[in-house]
Amino acid sequence: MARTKEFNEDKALDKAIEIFWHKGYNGTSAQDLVTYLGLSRSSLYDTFGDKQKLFSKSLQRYQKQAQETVKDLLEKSDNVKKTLHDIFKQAVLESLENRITKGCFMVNSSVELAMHDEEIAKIVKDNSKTMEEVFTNAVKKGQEAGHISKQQDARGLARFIFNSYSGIRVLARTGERDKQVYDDIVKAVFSIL
Amino acid sequence: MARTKEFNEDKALDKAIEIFWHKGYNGTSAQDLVTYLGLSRSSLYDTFGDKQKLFSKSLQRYQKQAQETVKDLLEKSDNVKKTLHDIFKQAVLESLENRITKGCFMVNSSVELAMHDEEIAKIVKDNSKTMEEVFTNAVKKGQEAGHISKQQDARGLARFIFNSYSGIRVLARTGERDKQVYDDIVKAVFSIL
DNA sequence: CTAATTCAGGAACGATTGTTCCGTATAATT
DNA sequence: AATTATACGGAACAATCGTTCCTGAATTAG
Repeated sequence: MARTKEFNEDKALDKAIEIFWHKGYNGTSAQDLVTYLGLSRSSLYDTFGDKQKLFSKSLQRYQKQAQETVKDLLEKSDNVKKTLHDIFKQAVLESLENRITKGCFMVNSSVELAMHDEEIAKIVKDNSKTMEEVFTNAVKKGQEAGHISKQQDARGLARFIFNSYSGIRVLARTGERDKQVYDDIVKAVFSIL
Repeated sequence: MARTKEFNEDKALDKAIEIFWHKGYNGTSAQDLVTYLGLSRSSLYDTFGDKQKLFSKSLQRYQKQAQETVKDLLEKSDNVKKTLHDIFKQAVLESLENRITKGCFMVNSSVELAMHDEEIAKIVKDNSKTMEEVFTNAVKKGQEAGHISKQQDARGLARFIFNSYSGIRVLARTGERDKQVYDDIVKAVFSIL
Protein backbone atom coordinates (compact mmCIF):
# COMPACT_ATOMS: atom_id res chain seq x y z
CA MET A 1 0.00 0.00 0.00
CA ALA A 2 2.85 2.34 0.60
CA ARG A 3 6.02 3.57 -0.89
CA THR A 4 9.16 1.74 0.28
CA LYS A 5 12.13 3.42 1.91
CA GLU A 6 14.77 4.38 -0.63
CA PHE A 7 17.63 4.20 1.81
CA ASN A 8 18.91 1.34 3.91
CA GLU A 9 18.38 2.05 7.56
CA ASP A 10 21.46 0.16 8.68
CA LYS A 11 23.68 1.88 6.16
CA ALA A 12 22.37 5.22 7.38
CA LEU A 13 23.17 4.11 10.92
CA ASP A 14 26.70 3.22 9.85
CA LYS A 15 27.06 6.73 8.48
CA ALA A 16 25.75 8.14 11.75
CA ILE A 17 28.30 6.05 13.65
CA GLU A 18 31.06 7.54 11.51
CA ILE A 19 30.20 11.17 12.05
CA PHE A 20 29.28 10.87 15.75
CA TRP A 21 32.48 8.91 16.26
CA HIS A 22 34.52 11.62 14.62
CA LYS A 23 32.82 14.74 15.96
CA GLY A 24 31.14 13.56 19.15
CA TYR A 25 27.52 14.11 20.12
CA ASN A 26 27.62 17.80 20.94
CA GLY A 27 29.98 18.48 18.06
CA THR A 28 27.60 17.03 15.48
CA SER A 29 24.72 19.25 14.36
CA ALA A 30 21.43 18.24 12.77
CA GLN A 31 22.70 19.77 9.53
CA ASP A 32 25.84 17.63 9.73
CA LEU A 33 23.65 14.56 9.97
CA VAL A 34 21.42 15.54 7.06
CA THR A 35 24.43 16.25 4.90
CA TYR A 36 26.47 13.22 5.89
CA LEU A 37 23.70 10.59 5.96
CA GLY A 38 22.39 11.94 2.67
CA LEU A 39 18.74 11.95 3.60
CA SER A 40 16.24 14.69 4.20
CA ARG A 41 15.38 16.18 7.56
CA SER A 42 11.93 14.65 7.43
CA SER A 43 13.17 11.15 6.63
CA LEU A 44 15.80 11.42 9.33
CA TYR A 45 13.38 12.45 12.05
CA ASP A 46 10.62 10.08 10.86
CA THR A 47 13.01 7.15 10.94
CA PHE A 48 15.12 7.80 14.01
CA GLY A 49 13.08 10.07 16.26
CA ASP A 50 15.53 12.70 17.42
CA LYS A 51 19.25 13.31 17.69
CA GLN A 52 19.62 11.59 21.03
CA LYS A 53 17.81 8.46 19.87
CA LEU A 54 19.86 8.34 16.71
CA PHE A 55 23.04 8.61 18.73
CA SER A 56 21.91 5.92 21.11
CA LYS A 57 21.05 3.55 18.27
CA SER A 58 24.37 4.26 16.60
CA LEU A 59 26.32 3.50 19.74
CA GLN A 60 24.39 0.29 20.34
CA ARG A 61 25.04 -0.85 16.80
CA TYR A 62 28.74 -0.04 17.13
CA GLN A 63 28.91 -1.91 20.42
CA LYS A 64 27.28 -5.00 19.00
CA GLN A 65 29.62 -5.09 16.01
CA ALA A 66 32.79 -4.44 17.98
CA GLN A 67 31.86 -6.91 20.70
CA GLU A 68 31.03 -9.74 18.36
CA THR A 69 34.27 -9.32 16.46
CA VAL A 70 36.40 -9.61 19.59
CA LYS A 71 34.25 -12.34 21.12
CA ASP A 72 34.38 -14.52 18.01
CA LEU A 73 38.12 -14.10 17.62
CA LEU A 74 38.76 -15.12 21.21
CA GLU A 75 36.30 -18.01 21.35
CA LYS A 76 37.59 -19.54 18.14
CA SER A 77 41.21 -19.04 19.11
CA ASP A 78 43.45 -21.89 20.23
CA ASN A 79 46.13 -19.48 21.38
CA VAL A 80 44.38 -16.76 23.31
CA LYS A 81 47.48 -14.80 24.19
CA LYS A 82 48.42 -14.51 20.54
CA THR A 83 44.87 -13.52 19.60
CA LEU A 84 44.79 -10.84 22.29
CA HIS A 85 48.08 -9.60 20.95
CA ASP A 86 46.60 -9.50 17.44
CA ILE A 87 43.66 -7.48 18.73
CA PHE A 88 46.00 -4.93 20.25
CA LYS A 89 48.15 -4.83 17.14
CA GLN A 90 45.03 -4.17 15.12
CA ALA A 91 44.07 -1.26 17.39
CA VAL A 92 47.56 0.16 16.95
CA LEU A 93 47.34 -0.13 13.18
CA GLU A 94 43.96 1.60 13.14
CA SER A 95 45.42 4.38 15.27
CA LEU A 96 48.14 4.98 12.73
CA GLU A 97 46.54 4.32 9.36
CA ASN A 98 44.02 7.15 9.01
CA ARG A 99 45.13 10.73 9.01
CA ILE A 100 42.06 11.38 11.13
CA THR A 101 42.02 8.96 14.03
CA LYS A 102 38.77 8.46 15.80
CA GLY A 103 39.89 6.37 18.76
CA CYS A 104 37.07 4.21 20.06
CA PHE A 105 33.48 5.35 19.74
CA MET A 106 32.61 3.76 23.07
CA VAL A 107 35.49 5.43 24.92
CA ASN A 108 34.71 8.79 23.34
CA SER A 109 31.06 8.50 24.28
CA SER A 110 31.88 7.43 27.82
CA VAL A 111 34.00 10.49 28.34
CA GLU A 112 31.60 12.91 26.72
CA LEU A 113 28.21 11.62 27.83
CA ALA A 114 28.17 8.88 30.46
CA MET A 115 28.03 11.46 33.25
CA HIS A 116 25.12 13.35 31.69
CA ASP A 117 22.93 10.84 29.87
CA GLU A 118 21.56 7.84 31.71
CA GLU A 119 20.75 5.89 28.58
CA ILE A 120 24.29 6.23 27.27
CA ALA A 121 25.63 5.39 30.72
CA LYS A 122 23.67 2.16 30.59
CA ILE A 123 25.09 1.21 27.20
CA VAL A 124 28.60 1.95 28.42
CA LYS A 125 28.09 -0.12 31.55
CA ASP A 126 26.66 -3.01 29.56
CA ASN A 127 29.66 -2.87 27.29
CA SER A 128 32.14 -2.87 30.15
CA LYS A 129 30.42 -5.81 31.78
CA THR A 130 30.29 -7.86 28.59
CA MET A 131 33.85 -7.08 27.61
CA GLU A 132 35.05 -7.99 31.08
CA GLU A 133 33.29 -11.33 30.73
CA VAL A 134 34.72 -11.95 27.27
CA PHE A 135 38.25 -11.14 28.41
CA THR A 136 37.87 -13.13 31.61
CA ASN A 137 36.81 -16.24 29.72
CA ALA A 138 39.66 -15.72 27.31
CA VAL A 139 42.23 -15.37 30.07
CA LYS A 140 40.92 -18.49 31.82
CA LYS A 141 41.22 -20.39 28.60
CA GLY A 142 44.76 -19.12 28.13
CA GLN A 143 45.69 -20.02 31.67
CA GLU A 144 44.37 -23.56 31.29
CA ALA A 145 46.23 -23.98 28.02
CA GLY A 146 49.39 -22.70 29.69
CA HIS A 147 49.80 -19.63 27.50
CA ILE A 148 49.01 -17.15 30.24
CA SER A 149 50.49 -16.89 33.73
CA LYS A 150 48.33 -18.20 36.56
CA GLN A 151 49.94 -15.86 39.07
CA GLN A 152 47.05 -13.43 38.91
CA ASP A 153 43.36 -14.21 38.74
CA ALA A 154 41.62 -14.14 35.41
CA ARG A 155 39.12 -11.38 36.15
CA GLY A 156 41.78 -9.03 37.45
CA LEU A 157 43.87 -9.56 34.35
CA ALA A 158 40.81 -9.06 32.16
CA ARG A 159 40.13 -5.73 33.79
CA PHE A 160 43.74 -4.75 33.32
CA ILE A 161 43.65 -5.68 29.65
CA PHE A 162 40.48 -3.71 29.06
CA ASN A 163 41.97 -0.73 30.84
CA SER A 164 45.10 -0.81 28.72
CA TYR A 165 42.94 -1.02 25.64
CA SER A 166 41.01 2.08 26.68
CA GLY A 167 44.26 3.91 27.27
CA ILE A 168 45.51 3.09 23.79
CA ARG A 169 42.28 4.36 22.27
CA VAL A 170 42.65 7.63 24.14
CA LEU A 171 46.22 7.87 22.93
CA ALA A 172 45.00 7.51 19.36
CA ARG A 173 42.50 10.29 19.95
CA THR A 174 45.30 12.61 21.09
CA GLY A 175 46.77 12.28 17.61
CA GLU A 176 49.87 10.33 18.61
CA ARG A 177 51.45 8.98 15.43
CA ASP A 178 54.67 7.45 16.71
CA LYS A 179 54.34 3.68 16.43
CA GLN A 180 57.09 3.15 18.96
CA VAL A 181 54.94 4.68 21.70
CA TYR A 182 52.15 2.19 21.05
CA ASP A 183 54.57 -0.72 20.74
CA ASP A 184 56.20 0.10 24.07
CA ILE A 185 52.83 0.02 25.78
CA VAL A 186 51.70 -3.21 24.17
CA LYS A 187 55.01 -4.82 25.02
CA ALA A 188 54.65 -3.90 28.68
CA VAL A 189 51.04 -5.06 28.80
CA PHE A 190 51.86 -8.47 27.41
CA SER A 191 54.87 -8.92 29.64
CA ILE A 192 52.36 -9.53 32.44
CA LEU A 193 50.40 -12.33 30.79
CA MET B 1 43.21 55.72 37.31
CA ALA B 2 40.70 52.99 36.86
CA ARG B 3 38.22 50.91 38.69
CA THR B 4 39.61 47.71 40.20
CA LYS B 5 38.41 44.21 39.40
CA GLU B 6 36.01 42.87 41.97
CA PHE B 7 36.96 39.26 41.30
CA ASN B 8 40.19 37.31 41.41
CA GLU B 9 41.21 36.19 37.94
CA ASP B 10 42.83 32.96 39.09
CA LYS B 11 39.88 32.00 41.23
CA ALA B 12 37.62 32.58 38.26
CA LEU B 13 39.91 30.34 36.20
CA ASP B 14 39.65 27.63 38.83
CA LYS B 15 35.89 27.86 38.56
CA ALA B 16 36.15 27.60 34.78
CA ILE B 17 38.32 24.51 35.15
CA GLU B 18 35.65 22.92 37.30
CA ILE B 19 32.75 23.44 34.97
CA PHE B 20 34.64 22.68 31.75
CA TRP B 21 36.03 19.57 33.44
CA HIS B 22 32.56 18.43 34.39
CA LYS B 23 30.58 19.35 31.28
CA GLY B 24 33.21 19.50 28.55
CA TYR B 25 33.75 22.33 26.09
CA ASN B 26 30.72 21.86 23.89
CA GLY B 27 28.55 20.97 26.84
CA THR B 28 29.27 24.26 28.62
CA SER B 29 27.36 27.31 27.43
CA ALA B 30 28.23 30.96 27.86
CA GLN B 31 25.34 31.21 30.30
CA ASP B 32 26.79 28.29 32.31
CA LEU B 33 30.05 30.20 32.58
CA VAL B 34 28.41 33.46 33.62
CA THR B 35 26.37 31.68 36.27
CA TYR B 36 29.12 29.45 37.60
CA LEU B 37 32.00 31.94 37.57
CA GLY B 38 29.70 34.52 39.09
CA LEU B 39 30.76 37.42 36.92
CA SER B 40 29.04 39.37 34.19
CA ARG B 41 29.18 38.63 30.51
CA SER B 42 31.15 41.79 29.85
CA SER B 43 33.73 41.07 32.55
CA LEU B 44 34.08 37.55 31.31
CA TYR B 45 34.68 38.56 27.72
CA ASP B 46 36.84 41.56 28.62
CA THR B 47 39.07 39.43 30.80
CA PHE B 48 39.33 36.18 28.88
CA GLY B 49 38.53 37.02 25.26
CA ASP B 50 36.17 34.31 24.16
CA LYS B 51 35.04 30.84 25.16
CA GLN B 52 37.82 29.05 23.33
CA LYS B 53 40.52 31.23 24.91
CA LEU B 54 39.01 30.76 28.36
CA PHE B 55 38.98 27.01 27.84
CA SER B 56 42.55 27.02 26.64
CA LYS B 57 43.71 29.05 29.63
CA SER B 58 41.80 26.77 31.97
CA LEU B 59 43.36 23.65 30.54
CA GLN B 60 46.85 25.16 30.68
CA ARG B 61 46.37 26.12 34.31
CA TYR B 62 45.10 22.64 35.13
CA GLN B 63 48.05 21.09 33.34
CA LYS B 64 50.56 23.20 35.19
CA GLN B 65 49.05 22.36 38.58
CA ALA B 66 48.68 18.64 37.94
CA GLN B 67 52.13 18.34 36.43
CA GLU B 68 53.91 20.11 39.24
CA THR B 69 52.21 18.01 41.86
CA VAL B 70 53.32 14.75 40.29
CA LYS B 71 56.75 16.05 39.38
CA ASP B 72 57.48 17.28 42.90
CA LEU B 73 56.28 14.07 44.50
CA LEU B 74 58.49 11.95 42.29
CA GLU B 75 61.59 14.13 42.45
CA LYS B 76 61.47 14.36 46.23
CA SER B 77 60.75 10.68 46.64
CA ASP B 78 63.35 8.19 47.84
CA ASN B 79 61.13 5.24 46.90
CA VAL B 80 59.76 5.99 43.47
CA LYS B 81 57.78 2.79 43.13
CA LYS B 82 55.90 3.53 46.33
CA THR B 83 55.30 7.12 45.28
CA LEU B 84 53.95 6.03 41.92
CA HIS B 85 51.70 3.62 43.75
CA ASP B 86 50.50 6.47 45.96
CA ILE B 87 49.72 8.56 42.90
CA PHE B 88 47.59 5.76 41.48
CA LYS B 89 45.89 5.18 44.80
CA GLN B 90 45.06 8.87 44.93
CA ALA B 91 43.52 8.73 41.44
CA VAL B 92 41.42 5.76 42.56
CA LEU B 93 40.24 7.60 45.66
CA GLU B 94 39.29 10.64 43.61
CA SER B 95 37.35 8.40 41.25
CA LEU B 96 35.32 7.04 44.14
CA GLU B 97 34.89 9.94 46.51
CA ASN B 98 32.64 12.33 44.60
CA ARG B 99 29.23 11.27 43.45
CA ILE B 100 30.04 13.14 40.27
CA THR B 101 33.36 11.94 38.94
CA LYS B 102 35.10 14.12 36.46
CA GLY B 103 37.94 11.83 35.40
CA CYS B 104 40.92 13.82 34.18
CA PHE B 105 40.40 17.19 32.53
CA MET B 106 43.30 16.54 30.18
CA VAL B 107 42.00 13.14 29.08
CA ASN B 108 38.49 14.50 28.61
CA SER B 109 39.79 17.39 26.54
CA SER B 110 42.00 15.12 24.44
CA VAL B 111 39.06 12.96 23.54
CA GLU B 112 36.67 15.81 22.86
CA LEU B 113 38.89 18.38 21.18
CA ALA B 114 42.40 17.31 20.21
CA MET B 115 41.20 16.23 16.76
CA HIS B 116 39.40 19.49 16.09
CA ASP B 117 41.35 22.26 17.80
CA GLU B 118 45.03 22.74 17.07
CA GLU B 119 45.70 24.85 20.14
CA ILE B 120 44.23 22.20 22.44
CA ALA B 121 46.10 19.51 20.53
CA LYS B 122 49.33 21.37 21.26
CA ILE B 123 48.59 21.55 24.99
CA VAL B 124 47.77 17.84 25.06
CA LYS B 125 50.96 17.00 23.19
CA ASP B 126 53.04 19.15 25.51
CA ASN B 127 51.47 17.44 28.47
CA SER B 128 52.16 13.96 27.12
CA LYS B 129 55.76 14.84 26.40
CA THR B 130 56.38 16.34 29.81
CA MET B 131 54.63 13.55 31.68
CA GLU B 132 56.61 10.99 29.72
CA GLU B 133 59.79 12.75 30.75
CA VAL B 134 58.74 12.95 34.39
CA PHE B 135 57.82 9.28 34.51
CA THR B 136 60.94 8.24 32.62
CA ASN B 137 63.19 10.03 35.09
CA ALA B 138 61.26 8.49 37.94
CA VAL B 139 61.55 4.99 36.55
CA LYS B 140 65.28 5.43 35.95
CA LYS B 141 65.68 6.57 39.53
CA GLY B 142 63.71 3.57 40.74
CA GLN B 143 65.75 1.20 38.64
CA GLU B 144 69.01 2.58 39.94
CA ALA B 145 67.76 2.31 43.50
CA GLY B 146 66.71 -1.26 42.84
CA HIS B 147 63.00 -0.69 43.43
CA ILE B 148 61.99 -1.19 39.82
CA SER B 149 62.87 -4.03 37.47
CA LYS B 150 65.55 -3.29 34.87
CA GLN B 151 64.15 -5.85 32.49
CA GLN B 152 62.40 -3.19 30.42
CA ASP B 153 63.70 0.21 29.44
CA ALA B 154 62.64 3.23 31.44
CA ARG B 155 60.90 5.14 28.66
CA GLY B 156 58.82 2.16 27.64
CA LEU B 157 57.70 1.64 31.21
CA ALA B 158 56.95 5.32 31.57
CA ARG B 159 54.70 5.21 28.51
CA PHE B 160 52.97 2.15 29.90
CA ILE B 161 52.38 3.83 33.25
CA PHE B 162 50.97 6.93 31.62
CA ASN B 163 48.70 4.79 29.47
CA SER B 164 47.37 2.88 32.46
CA TYR B 165 46.74 6.16 34.21
CA SER B 166 44.70 7.43 31.26
CA GLY B 167 42.69 4.23 31.27
CA ILE B 168 41.83 4.62 34.93
CA ARG B 169 40.69 8.19 34.36
CA VAL B 170 38.40 7.01 31.56
CA LEU B 171 37.05 4.32 33.84
CA ALA B 172 36.21 6.96 36.42
CA ARG B 173 34.39 8.94 33.76
CA THR B 174 32.24 5.91 32.91
CA GLY B 175 30.91 6.09 36.46
CA GLU B 176 32.50 2.89 37.72
CA ARG B 177 32.17 2.85 41.51
CA ASP B 178 33.47 -0.59 42.38
CA LYS B 179 36.82 -0.14 44.13
CA GLN B 180 37.80 -3.73 43.38
CA VAL B 181 37.88 -2.99 39.66
CA TYR B 182 40.38 -0.17 40.17
CA ASP B 183 42.44 -2.20 42.62
CA ASP B 184 42.71 -5.12 40.20
CA ILE B 185 44.04 -2.81 37.52
CA VAL B 186 46.54 -1.08 39.80
CA LYS B 187 47.75 -4.42 41.11
CA ALA B 188 48.40 -5.69 37.60
CA VAL B 189 50.14 -2.48 36.56
CA PHE B 190 52.53 -2.59 39.51
CA SER B 191 53.28 -6.27 39.07
CA ILE B 192 55.33 -5.20 36.07
CA LEU B 193 57.59 -2.71 37.82
C1' DC C 1 -7.49 3.64 -10.58
C1' DT C 2 -7.34 4.52 -5.75
C1' DA C 3 -5.53 4.99 -1.37
C1' DA C 4 -1.66 4.99 1.45
C1' DT C 5 2.75 6.12 2.46
C1' DT C 6 7.48 7.92 1.78
C1' DC C 7 10.23 10.73 -0.56
C1' DA C 8 13.12 15.32 -1.03
C1' DG C 9 13.38 19.98 -0.16
C1' DG C 10 12.79 23.81 2.23
C1' DA C 11 10.38 27.14 5.03
C1' DA C 12 9.73 28.11 9.61
C1' DC C 13 9.65 27.34 14.66
C1' DG C 14 11.11 28.98 19.29
C1' DA C 15 15.06 28.34 21.98
C1' DT C 16 19.66 28.78 22.76
C1' DT C 17 24.15 29.66 21.04
C1' DG C 18 28.43 32.82 21.48
C1' DT C 19 29.33 37.54 21.31
C1' DT C 20 29.00 42.73 21.31
C1' DC C 21 27.65 47.03 22.91
C1' DC C 22 26.04 50.72 25.89
C1' DG C 23 25.07 53.42 29.86
C1' DT C 24 26.31 53.63 34.53
C1' DA C 25 29.06 52.83 38.68
C1' DT C 26 33.43 52.83 40.75
C1' DA C 27 38.06 53.67 42.19
C1' DA C 28 42.76 55.37 41.59
C1' DT C 29 45.43 59.38 39.96
C1' DT C 30 45.98 64.33 39.18
C1' DA D 1 37.26 67.64 43.66
C1' DA D 2 37.85 66.68 38.88
C1' DT D 3 39.45 63.52 35.64
C1' DT D 4 39.83 59.23 33.52
C1' DA D 5 40.17 54.51 32.78
C1' DT D 6 37.97 50.52 33.46
C1' DA D 7 34.54 47.08 35.56
C1' DC D 8 29.87 46.22 35.79
C1' DG D 9 24.99 44.70 34.70
C1' DG D 10 22.06 43.81 31.33
C1' DA D 11 19.96 44.52 26.95
C1' DA D 12 20.50 43.10 22.40
C1' DC D 13 22.72 40.88 18.44
C1' DA D 14 22.94 37.70 14.49
C1' DA D 15 23.68 32.96 13.95
C1' DT D 16 22.88 28.46 14.81
C1' DC D 17 20.68 24.95 17.42
C1' DG D 18 17.26 20.83 17.24
C1' DT D 19 12.83 20.12 15.65
C1' DT D 20 8.31 20.43 13.17
C1' DC D 21 5.54 21.07 9.35
C1' DC D 22 4.15 21.74 4.60
C1' DT D 23 4.40 20.99 -0.25
C1' DG D 24 4.11 18.14 -4.22
C1' DA D 25 6.00 14.34 -6.56
C1' DA D 26 6.97 9.34 -6.45
C1' DT D 27 5.97 4.77 -5.50
C1' DT D 28 3.58 0.73 -4.06
C1' DA D 29 -0.38 -2.60 -2.82
C1' DG D 30 -5.02 -3.60 -3.20
